[in-house]
Amino acid sequence: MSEKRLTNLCKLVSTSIQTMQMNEHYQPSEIEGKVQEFWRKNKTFKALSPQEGGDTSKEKYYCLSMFPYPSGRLHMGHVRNYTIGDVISRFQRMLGKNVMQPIGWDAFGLPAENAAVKNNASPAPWTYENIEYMKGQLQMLGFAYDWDRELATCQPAYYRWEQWFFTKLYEKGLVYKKTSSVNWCPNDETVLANEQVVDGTCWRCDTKVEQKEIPQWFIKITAYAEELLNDLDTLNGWPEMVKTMQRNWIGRSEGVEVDFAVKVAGYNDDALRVYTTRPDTLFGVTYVAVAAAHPLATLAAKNNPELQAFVDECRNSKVSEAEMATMEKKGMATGLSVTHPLTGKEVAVWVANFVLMDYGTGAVMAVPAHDQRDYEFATKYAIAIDPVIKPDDDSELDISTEAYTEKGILFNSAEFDGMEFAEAFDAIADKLEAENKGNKTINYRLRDWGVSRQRYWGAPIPMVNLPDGSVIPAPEDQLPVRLPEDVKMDGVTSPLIADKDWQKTQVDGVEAIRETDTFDTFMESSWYYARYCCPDFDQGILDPEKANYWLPVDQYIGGIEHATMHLLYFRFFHKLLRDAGFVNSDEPAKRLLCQGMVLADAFYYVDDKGSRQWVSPLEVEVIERDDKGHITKAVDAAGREVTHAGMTKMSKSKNNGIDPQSMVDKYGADTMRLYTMFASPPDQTLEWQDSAVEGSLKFLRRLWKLVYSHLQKDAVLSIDAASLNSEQKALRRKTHETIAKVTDDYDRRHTFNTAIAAVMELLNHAAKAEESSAQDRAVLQEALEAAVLLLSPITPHICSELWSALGHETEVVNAQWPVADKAAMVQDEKLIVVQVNGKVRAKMMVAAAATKDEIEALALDNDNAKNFIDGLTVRKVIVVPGKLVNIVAN
RNA sequence: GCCCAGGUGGCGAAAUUGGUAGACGCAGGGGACUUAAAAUCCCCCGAGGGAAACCUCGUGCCAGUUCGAGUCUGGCCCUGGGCACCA
Repeated sequence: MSEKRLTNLCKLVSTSIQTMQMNEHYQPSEIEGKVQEFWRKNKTFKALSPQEGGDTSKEKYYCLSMFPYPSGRLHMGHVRNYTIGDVISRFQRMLGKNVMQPIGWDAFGLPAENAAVKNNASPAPWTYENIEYMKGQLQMLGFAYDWDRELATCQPAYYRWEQWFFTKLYEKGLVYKKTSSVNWCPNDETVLANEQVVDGTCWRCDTKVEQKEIPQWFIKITAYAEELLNDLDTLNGWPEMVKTMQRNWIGRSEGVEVDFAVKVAGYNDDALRVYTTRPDTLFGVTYVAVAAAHPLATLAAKNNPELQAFVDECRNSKVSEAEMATMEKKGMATGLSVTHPLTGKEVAVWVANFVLMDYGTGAVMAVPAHDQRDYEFATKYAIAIDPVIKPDDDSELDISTEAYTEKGILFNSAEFDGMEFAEAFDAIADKLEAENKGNKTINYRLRDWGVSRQRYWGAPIPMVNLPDGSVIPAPEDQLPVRLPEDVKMDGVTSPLIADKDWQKTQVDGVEAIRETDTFDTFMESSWYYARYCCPDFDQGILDPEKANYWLPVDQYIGGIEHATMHLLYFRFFHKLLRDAGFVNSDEPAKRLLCQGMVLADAFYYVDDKGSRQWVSPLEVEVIERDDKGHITKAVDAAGREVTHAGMTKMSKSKNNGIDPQSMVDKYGADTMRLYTMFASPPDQTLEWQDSAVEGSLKFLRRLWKLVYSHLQKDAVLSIDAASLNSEQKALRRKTHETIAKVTDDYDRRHTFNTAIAAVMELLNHAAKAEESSAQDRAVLQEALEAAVLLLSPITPHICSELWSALGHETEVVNAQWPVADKAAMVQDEKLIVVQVNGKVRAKMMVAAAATKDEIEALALDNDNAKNFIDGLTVRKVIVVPGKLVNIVAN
C-alpha cells in the first residue's frame, strides 16, 4: 500500500469509526444472506463486454470453472472447484480487471435417465428441479457469478447451434459414419454404457454383455491430431502433467504400413495391411493376427465351427484398453495364410482377442522374437520365434525367456543385415515403397471421436434418412431438432425410437426418417465456454465480436480426471470454431488449473447375495489401525464389521460423499470456503477431515474479535514511518511481507493454503501488538486492513462486513488490491545459519550489509562452530549471503 | 498392462531456484479465567538420550551425485487419477 493512499484511508477511518456499529460476535448466518442480497440487488458481478457498454479502459479477465452436471446436490468437488474459481475471479477484480465469471449446467446425461426410470418420470423435470436447487446452493456459497449468462445444455436455444455446427462439419467432410462396437445386452436388446456393465454382465438383468457392431457418427479429430499435439508447446499456462498426458494420448508415431498379399477365394481384397513402428524387425514376422470381426476371420470361420465358436467368444470381452491389456491373450489359427512382402514366404493368419477391428486396420504383424506380447502368444501356441535383431554391443542375444525389444543390429534379414535401426527403417521402407508394398506413414494413437449415443436424454443428432438409403443433414430451417420432453422412460427402449411420429419428417417434400441417436454429452461441454460470451445470441452459434473480446479464457479450472478427454475435445472444438471463422485464437484457455480429487474413506460389507454394500464414512467407527495408520478394523452403525476400501473419490456409487449443505448450514459459507482452500493446495488431492472445519471457524472468530477490540479504542492517525519504534516497524514489515507473499501465492503459485497461513501469521503478530500509542494503533489498523483485503477473495462475506467496520464506504469487492511497500520490508539484520560439514551448529544475526568475508570470519569465530572444528583442518568455507555458511573440515 | 501424479509428525500440510525439515492449522496434554460449563487466552507437542547446554536419528525402500538432498539421478514398493459410452 502506498504511503499516500494509506494516509487517505486513515483520514477516512478517523472520521467514520465512531459512527460504525459492529456486533461483538461473529454471526455468519446474519452476515452472509445480507451481503449476498446486496450483490444480487446491485448486480455486482454483471460482466459487460465493450459491445454491451463495458468499461474499455479495463483489461478483460475470463475466469471459468468447469460447469456442473445437475445431479441433485452440490458435492465437495463442486465446492472446491467453484471456490478456487471464485477466489481467482475476485482477486483479478481487485487488481482492476473487467472480470467475467459465468456458470451453467451440463444438463444432458445418463443419470437423468436412470432417475427417470427409477421414479417413473421423465428426465427433463428432474433435471430442471436439480438445476433450481443447485443454483440456490451456489448462491448460498456466495460465488461471484454473472447469473445473466446462465445456460443449460438441454435448452433448444443451446443445442440448436451445436446441431447446426455439426451439419457444417458434415458439409466440410469432417463427419462420417462407420460401424463401431457397443456393449449390447441381448436380453434387454439395448446398448449399455461402460458404467452399466458390471463384471461383464448387464447391471439390470445380469445377462452376459456382448459386443455389437452398429453404424455410428464420427468427427475427424485425427485430422487435427498434429495441431493438437504441436500447440501444446504454446500452452505455457497449462500444467506440464496435463500436456504430457495429452501428448501420450495423441500418441504420434512414425512407422511403416506394410501389405501382406492375400490370395484367398471369396476375399475381395488382395492385401492385408498392417502398421508397424519396427519395420527393422520385418524379417522376424512369423504370423499375422486379425480381429475376430475382421472379414478374413469371418470367412475362415464359415466352414470351421471351432473357429466360429472362438470368434463368438471374442464378442464377450469388453473392448476397453485396460481390459485389452490385462486379459488373457487368446488366439486361434485360421488355416489361411498371407505372403510376406519381402521374403515371399507364407505367413499364418491367426485370430486374436487382443486385436480390435475399431483400431487401425484390424490386423497386426507379429514378431515374437522382438515384441513381448507376441513372444508370449507364440510361446503359448508353439509358433516359430525367429530372431532378426542382435545387441549392438558384443553381448549375446538371449531370447530364451523373453523377447529382445531393444533396437540393435539386423541379421537374418537378407540385404539389410548389419544395419542399425534408423538405417534399416529407411532402407526397408524404401524397398517396400519401390515395390508398391508399403510406405512410411505417421500414425496416431488418437482415434476419431464417436459421437453417437443410443440414448434419449441428449441432443438429437440432426441427420435424416431418405427412402433411397442416403443420409443427409437436417435442413437449417428444421433446426433445432427438438427433443420431446414429455416422455415415459422404461429403461430399455429410447423414447425417440418408440416415438414414430417424432421420427417422421420431410425434406424438400420427400418423406424422411430422423436419426434417433443423440450426441455424446462431451459435445455440449466442448463449446459452452464460448457460448457464455453471448448466451442469448440468436443469429448464430457465436457473436464473433463478443466472443473475441472475452476469449481465450484466461483461467480454466476443473478436475484432473478431465486431463485427456474433455480437455482435448475442448481444444479441438476451439480450432473447429476458429476454422469456421467464429473465433480468432488458436487455443481456448491460456491458463489451466487442475484441482485434485476430493477423497474420503470408503467402506463396504458384502451382503448375502455376495455384492458390496457401501456404507457412508459418517456411519463408520474406526476400531483399529496398523503402524502405518491404515485402517484394519472398522464397524458401521449396526455394529457390522466393514472393509476399508481406501481413500477414494467421493461418489454416489461408493456412498462416501460428504454433503456440503450440512456444513454450510452449520458453519456458514465463509468457513466452508476457507477450509477447502486451507486444507491443501488446489492441485493436490484433498482428503476430507470433518474435524478440521471447526478450526477455520475459530480463525474467522479470532479475526472478527481483533477488529472489534481494535475499533473499541480511539481514532487512528496516519502512519509516520520515520518515527516508528522497532516493534511497530516489525509489525509493519510483517504486514508488507504478507502482502507480497499472498499476492504471489494468489497470482503465480495458486497456493491458497500458504496464502491463508501467511495471513494467520500476520494476525498472530497483530494480536500481540501494543495498542497504547497512536502509532501503535495506526500500524495495527494497517495490518488489519491488509488481512481483510487479502482474505476477501476467500471469505468475502465476513470481509465485506469488516471492511466497512474498519471505516470504508466502498465495498471490499471493489477495493483495490494492496501493494507491498518495499521500504517497509527493509531489514537491518539477517539470520545466518552456521553449518559444519553440512550440519547446523549455530545461528547468528548478521548485518544485512555484511560482506562474504565478514560473514565467514564471524562464522569461524562462533563458539558453537568452534567446538566442532576443534582439532580439524578447515578445507573450505561456503558462504551463501543472507542465508548460511558451511564450514567443511576434516 | 499402459500413461500421469503423489508418499514428510497422531492428522491436514509447509519448506517457491539443491541451503535451518515440520511454517500454519487440527487433534492431544498442561495452565489461567469461571460457582460450573462453553467461549477465550497462555504454555508444551517428530523419536531417542541428557539436569541442562546440547547430542544422535529422522521426509516410502535401496543405491548414487554434491560442501550440502524432502528437493537431482537410477532401481523398487505402495496409494490415487485416466484408458475413449459416468461426467
